[in-house]
Amino acid sequence: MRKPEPSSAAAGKNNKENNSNSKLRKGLWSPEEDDKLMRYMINNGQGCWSDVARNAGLQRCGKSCRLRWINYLRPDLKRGAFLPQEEELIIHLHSLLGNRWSQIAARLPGRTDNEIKNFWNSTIKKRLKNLSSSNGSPNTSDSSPEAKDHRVVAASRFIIPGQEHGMVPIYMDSTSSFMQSAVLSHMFDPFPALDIDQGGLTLPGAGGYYNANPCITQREIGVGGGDDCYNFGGNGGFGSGDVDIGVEGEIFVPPLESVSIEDQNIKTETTYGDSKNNNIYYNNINSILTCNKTNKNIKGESIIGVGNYFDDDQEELTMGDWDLEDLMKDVSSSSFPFLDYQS
DNA sequence: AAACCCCGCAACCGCCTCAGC
DNA sequence: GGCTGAGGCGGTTGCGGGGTT
Repeated sequence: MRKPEPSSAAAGKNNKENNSNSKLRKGLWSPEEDDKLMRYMINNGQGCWSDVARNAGLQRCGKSCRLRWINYLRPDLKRGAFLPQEEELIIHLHSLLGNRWSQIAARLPGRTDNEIKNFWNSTIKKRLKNLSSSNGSPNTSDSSPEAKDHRVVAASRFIIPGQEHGMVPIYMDSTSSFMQSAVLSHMFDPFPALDIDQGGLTLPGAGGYYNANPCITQREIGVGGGDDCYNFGGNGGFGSGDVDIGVEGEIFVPPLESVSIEDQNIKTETTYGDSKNNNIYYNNINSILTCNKTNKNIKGESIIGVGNYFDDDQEELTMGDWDLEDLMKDVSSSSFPFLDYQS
């Protein structure tokens, strides 16, 4: 937050818009300004933002008005804390898209890129940082908050092939591939319902129908209507395939590991984990990754964050090579079928 | 109660892209 | 093709409030 500057705001060095008008306000928006902008937008709709600023009687630059509208005043904005399902989706999308906050926000109705970016940089980043610090002790205590989240613990135990005998140092950086690797392991969680501190535990079975969070009771949180549920689609126009996370937090998610390693006929030389369970866990992850590899639409960093090593053709791909639309198409159909990214 | 610390988040900054001229 | 203005985006800043000492 910035201190409001009633007048003669110090314009940014290269901000021509600001330089052109020394009386432009900066800093926090007053309720009166919010009201002016809101009224103008409701009556006139969005046009040229500098015109909006001028015609609404706001001594703000157009960019500032745009930001205020998009991040705060927009009527369809969803306020409040992120739901676990939203968090899952953010992590998933970030693992695919990186710091493309606007792209991520576009797939989370009612959330802004700024909000998601802040959420990532504060909450999720911190969580991953914690897991990295707890990484030093192989026998992670299950009493710690992080340990209660088995997915985080799993990520913290992730072993880089060839370094199976030592823990991997995690350097926290929002753009680091290892962070993405960590969340990838989260995202490909083959046992999504095994949250120890969540009441619900319904293993997905073939359908992947799990009780994610039985505590969701916010009636007012729906985007698309007045249902007693959290509505990702519905009237909100987010997509044709509505997904309702009802009062019992139910969400339909097909199992990611629907294709077996054998089916894919993929050789893996990677050794994951240091226990029987971990081997199962990481083999599942590996199978998912390699399965994705077979779909050429999915091109991404290796889960281990040291490149893209696949046994068949040793392709090395980078984020920039992704065909985003194809990618999201694939994501919507495979991982989150309730999301229609075509819209 | 006061001082200090930490963290969330609103808002700004700087850069990029694109359209119009 | 170059210039300019507007919109959009990701990164960064720093205020304010809550928690801790």
